Amino acid sequence: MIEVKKNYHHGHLKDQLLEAVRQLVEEKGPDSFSIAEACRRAGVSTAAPYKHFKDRDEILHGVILGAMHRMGEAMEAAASAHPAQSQERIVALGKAYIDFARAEPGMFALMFGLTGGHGEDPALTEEGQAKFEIVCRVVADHLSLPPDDPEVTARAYALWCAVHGHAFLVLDGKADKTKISVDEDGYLRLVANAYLPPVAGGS
Amino acid sequence: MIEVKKNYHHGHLKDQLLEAVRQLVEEKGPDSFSIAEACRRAGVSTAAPYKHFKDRDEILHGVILGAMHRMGEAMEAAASAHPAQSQERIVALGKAYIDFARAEPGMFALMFGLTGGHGEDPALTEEGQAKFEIVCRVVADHLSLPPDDPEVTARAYALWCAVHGHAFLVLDGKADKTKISVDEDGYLRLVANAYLPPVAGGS
DNA sequence: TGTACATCAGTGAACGCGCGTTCACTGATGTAC
DNA sequence: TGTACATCAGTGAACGCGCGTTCACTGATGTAC
Repeated sequence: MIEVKKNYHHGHLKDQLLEAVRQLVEEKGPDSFSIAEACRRAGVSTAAPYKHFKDRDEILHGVILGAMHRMGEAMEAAASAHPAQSQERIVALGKAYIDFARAEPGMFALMFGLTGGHGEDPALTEEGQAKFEIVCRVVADHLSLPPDDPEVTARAYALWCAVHGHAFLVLDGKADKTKISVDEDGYLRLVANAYLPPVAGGS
Repeated sequence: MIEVKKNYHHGHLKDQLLEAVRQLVEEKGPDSFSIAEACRRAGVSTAAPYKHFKDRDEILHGVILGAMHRMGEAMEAAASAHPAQSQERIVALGKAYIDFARAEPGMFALMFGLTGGHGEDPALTEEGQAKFEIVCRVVADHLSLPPDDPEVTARAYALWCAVHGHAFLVLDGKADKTKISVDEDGYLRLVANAYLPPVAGGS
């Protein structure tokens, strides 16, 4: 929860505003939050944000950027928790992605939901690319190839798609509605096996 | 383009309204269209829709349902254009899905973008399920197994995710931005091969 | 250490905007006799 | 075939709403002397 400010000078308004928006995105959905409400929640007038941000979009970008950072950290953590070339590492990486989507479905939708909410901010593009590079690095490790080898990027891309698609179907509830109650671990192993068969000598 | 009505009684307002909304979704994006504007475009007062629909949501559902139909038809057509158990059939099915997403990115986002725009309309859920069943049928054909065999649903699901994920990344422009200029046909064949290796005796 | 002042982060009132929805209405259509 | 009337699909004006953004302002902070 957000602590309501007591002083005239708020102190951490910028951060608290981003956090308030993040919360609202989750509570009201990526369609129905408003900056005005975030202000109320931060205990501040609706004019206050403009001391820190150019406009609504700039706030939104900040929030999305934060989410991308969190996601990246989760992915890095998952990758480094397992030995290179192990199937578990691949599975854990995918699981980190999906777990993030489950933990922050609103933000996930904002990041990838095609709502155009983020437009063409180059900082966001770069951040997104960095996520893909994490996957590439792991795959390169797995195959003992350089990260920019086409074989690596092709498989990394396939992996990303598999996990990305699953994340969307899960959040949409499609995965439930289609009566296929998906065994997620099983699915991830299937994917890992399909695109990155166990390496001789690997775990 | 929409023909503006001339008579007091419009005649096909219901259809024209749905079509106008569909157009606006593509033009303005799934976030920024409005029923009011659709009315203007259909040459009708903003009160007119309420003679045909309960509220904004019901209109939206109608539009989404239409898109799902179109998508289903494209998938059916693709599947029946190629012999069973052929890799081309799998690839064509995926391509139909992605082509739809490319042709109607706004509607695709609305259908799957997690914006909660469609809520819990059972008709939509059912339509969505029907799409999955198309995939299942094709996969069942491919493996010569009954459509509800767990092996079938698992692979159909994996296929769906692979294609769904790719569609999203393409529409997001992520596929371009990540410098991996994906060879789509190559990707689809990779997927088909991974999950549904060529059948002995199949083409 | 105390005072003057520039800077900065907040206020709160106001703005215009477009939206979805309602209401009492009216013009056209089609059916019964 | 002609007329009376119920039904239906439109009108257009009005509503309240919440939003993003602006403006002149003011209270607190920190720095220079």
